[in-house]
Amino acid sequence: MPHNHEELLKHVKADMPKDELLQDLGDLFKIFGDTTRIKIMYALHEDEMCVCAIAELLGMTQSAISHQLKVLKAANLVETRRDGKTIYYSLADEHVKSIIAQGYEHLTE
Amino acid sequence: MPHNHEELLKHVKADMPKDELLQDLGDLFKIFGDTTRIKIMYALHEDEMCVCAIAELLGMTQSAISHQLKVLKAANLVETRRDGKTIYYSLADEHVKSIIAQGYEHLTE
DNA sequence: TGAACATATGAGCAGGCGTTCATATGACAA
DNA sequence: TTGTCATATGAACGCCTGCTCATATGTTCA
Repeated sequence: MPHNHEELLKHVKADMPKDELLQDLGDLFKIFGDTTRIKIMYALHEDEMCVCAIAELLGMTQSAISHQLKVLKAANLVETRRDGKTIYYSLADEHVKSIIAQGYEHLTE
Repeated sequence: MPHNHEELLKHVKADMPKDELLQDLGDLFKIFGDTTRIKIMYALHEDEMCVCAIAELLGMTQSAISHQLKVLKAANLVETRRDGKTIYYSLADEHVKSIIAQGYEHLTE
């Protein structure tokens, strides 16, 4: 017979968060899973920046950057401030920094 | 004229990690960006588990789980131990836990 | 060795995602 | 209001990725 893990499964299952939360976690990290967005977040690490500055920094279209910023904002990872025609983006909280920092450590050890 | 950010860009550019590292960071988080893999890592949070136990826990094919474990292992996120026919998987380091924990906090605040 | 079990692997397909292109919205200045 | 600049949005296309199915590898026991 195939082997048995009833007890273990019962135990682990009890401690698993709900599917919805796990799905949300996956969706959150999916946002970190793109080089362009990582670069944007890294760029905002120290200072707020306007859209066209980010586009110039990354050598990409304003449109592409704007689309990505929308994704980041929808996930509450960045926030905005308007000054005249210009909209400045900055990181919304410290989790962004610490998540990236943890990833960085994992890679460089 | 379009507006100017020479100084800012020079400054930010100087502090940006190399493209290769940023790419690796993206690739790493891409691995966290899938519900199945998140579930696997969460399951291994407390205890090592064999492949078929994980498959049973998640209600998925042994094949699918095995493919995902290969991805996780290639990224040094999990490690293995053999005992007879069975191979037990466990988390490879603490970064996995802290990355997930940071994501969790971001979602639940 | 041969059978049974645990896990790994390869090919193929469907859905998701990031970019581009064209265009729209919104704000300021004249 | 009209023109210009900064940003946002929608549609479409190509690529990537995760699952499935079939099969292979590897281990134990009789």
